Amino acid sequence: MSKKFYITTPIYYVNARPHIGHAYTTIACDAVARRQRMLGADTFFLTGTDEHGQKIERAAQAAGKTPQEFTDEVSAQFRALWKRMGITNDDFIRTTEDRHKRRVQELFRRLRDNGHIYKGTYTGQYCVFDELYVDAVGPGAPCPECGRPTETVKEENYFFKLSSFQNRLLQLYNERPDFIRPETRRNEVMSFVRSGLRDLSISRSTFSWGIPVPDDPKHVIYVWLDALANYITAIGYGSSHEGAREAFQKYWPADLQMIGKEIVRFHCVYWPAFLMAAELPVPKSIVAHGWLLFEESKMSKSRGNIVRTETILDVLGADALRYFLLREVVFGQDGSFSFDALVQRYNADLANGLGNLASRTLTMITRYFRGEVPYPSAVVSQRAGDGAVAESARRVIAECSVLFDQYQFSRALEVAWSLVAAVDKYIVDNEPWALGEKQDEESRSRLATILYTSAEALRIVTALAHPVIPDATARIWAQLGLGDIRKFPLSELKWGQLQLGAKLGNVEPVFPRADKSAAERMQSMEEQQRSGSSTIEAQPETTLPIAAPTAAAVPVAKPPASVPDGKISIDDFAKIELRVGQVRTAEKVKGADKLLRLEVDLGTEVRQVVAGIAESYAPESLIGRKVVIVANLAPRKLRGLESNGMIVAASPEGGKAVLAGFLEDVPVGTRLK
RNA sequence: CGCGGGGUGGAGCAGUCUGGUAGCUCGUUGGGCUCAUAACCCAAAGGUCGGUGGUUCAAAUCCACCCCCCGCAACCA
Repeated sequence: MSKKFYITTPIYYVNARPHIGHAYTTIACDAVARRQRMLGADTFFLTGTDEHGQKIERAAQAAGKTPQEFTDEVSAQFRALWKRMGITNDDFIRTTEDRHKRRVQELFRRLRDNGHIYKGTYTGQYCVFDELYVDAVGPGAPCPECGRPTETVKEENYFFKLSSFQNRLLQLYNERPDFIRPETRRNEVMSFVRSGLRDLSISRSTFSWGIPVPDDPKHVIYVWLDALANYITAIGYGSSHEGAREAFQKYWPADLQMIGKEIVRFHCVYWPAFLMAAELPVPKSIVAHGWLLFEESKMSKSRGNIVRTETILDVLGADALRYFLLREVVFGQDGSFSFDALVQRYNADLANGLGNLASRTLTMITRYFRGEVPYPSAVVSQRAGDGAVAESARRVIAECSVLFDQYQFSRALEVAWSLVAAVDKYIVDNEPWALGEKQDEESRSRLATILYTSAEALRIVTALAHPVIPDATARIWAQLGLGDIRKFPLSELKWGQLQLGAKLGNVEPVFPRADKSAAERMQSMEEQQRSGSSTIEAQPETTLPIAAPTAAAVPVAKPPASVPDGKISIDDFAKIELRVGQVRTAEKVKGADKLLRLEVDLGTEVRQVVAGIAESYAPESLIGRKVVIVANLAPRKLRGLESNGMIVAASPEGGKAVLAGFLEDVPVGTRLK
């Protein structure tokens, strides 16, 4: 009777096209799922897309599509990418599917019937981007999580009695230290919960793109309740079908729910509380990984440094990306991605390491033994080195398994690859090519032993690496004459199982070496993508100025007939009132490092403007200077002072701001157009 | 006392939870080998593990204090 293993990725929010961060989580889960299958567990691997909420509604609108069209499109991109990357998910759930909607409503009813939901009124600030109510900020204040402006809302809402779960949650964290990993995340969560939990608003009535609350269709269910529920609805919770209910009984609770560190609170506080309220078991383990940084800085759309995975797949293939992410990044911590590092890792470990070992070993077997796995011969021709390889292989199997089961992928791979290095050394030490020339009995038998030992070690690395680099290992496996690697029971892996006399398959390189231009090629492919078109990019968050070195320069929009991707029409531009102003007074804002308070003469009036240029300009140097002002910007309080406009400056990444100005003299108040 | 992440040979990083010869990749220098994908092997140079103090037989690792760097936020309209 086999063990079951249920593993989930987060479901990805479809406001963005898939990028390498999504791929990272999914790849890690896929590696775990593949390993579990090889170990014989009845494995169920779930991923999917999260498609409701105001943000999606607005993004769809901006793209000129219905929410359904919009989400269909993006969800399909995720699905296609996973397919291309060889992700072996058993199901792909969309929160817009009927099965999910019905079952979420069932969950809502259950929470209500169990007395955990009440109706109340909420007035306050809401961040659309984070789908989060924001406490302790006034109207118009930015969201403390993401810095975007919040909106004031007053709603009659359904509330979930989260506050009543504080003690049970703390008890859970205490009794099961492995519930949240790594430990730093657990500590964060515990201190958050200890500081007190407020009831959670779990419905919205200000928009309609969501799952209606049962018996009160004016409200839709809060996206996080909707989204988190996918982990149980996908496997049949709340279904009336017999089979679905059985699947749910069998697979729930999940064995591993992998998430990014930014959604720890939702998964480690709200989610278990919802489950407790529904009288369902909580997952066995929630593991949070870190973020992928791109060459030091956090990937974000506004920086324009998102890396798509397609580029990497095109140039180096899925195995290269999978291996790189799991080997290079210490799981749980932030890691950095760069094309240079990717190519280097690929060449060092995959092409020169495993690939070359397979090539040299199999080539010699082909040449000296007509492509049949040789019989290691009797004790007479044994040397100490042979046993040492076998011994380190045994150690590697044991250590690698332990590390992998602790999700320490990078160390597990490091250990596995130590065997590659050991065999390379073994081969050089034993010079099989020298024996290949000789025909005497002893040389033949010695040669057979060396090549058998090498091939057997190769087989072991290949089996261990298969969950991470499935394609290449399947090919090496076939080249070793072993058939289908997916049928190999990994739990029984041990030294000495290589089939003697087996006929090798066609021997060919599995990881062709990447030349130096590969990194540059990928880089420029990405840059083309960025400047090129995309149907998804026309969203509220990306209509913010793209942070390029030319930042606040006047956008020079060609008057477009249609308005594609990221461009604005002349009418849009006309909405921005740029005027020449002259600085009358300038002084540092007390208590602020970066702010100057300026009084600027616009010809018709003198405005107070607060500008973040104190690090670039001394106040006295600005007096009398002519500057460009965005004159019709909504007022905003900065450090207690009202700012009525924005000074236009070029703001190089990491450098100091440089004010826009004119070489010729221009009258104060002149409009720029 | 704002939150978080860091400081380990030239570069990039692991190791820190659980103390025990400081490890990996790249780079540099010299050598070897020719089975293999310009690959592989050996050797060498290169480290005050940010600092100080403490605990300990023993500290990169545990404790205390301090310094520095990077995000984010406060303060980029």
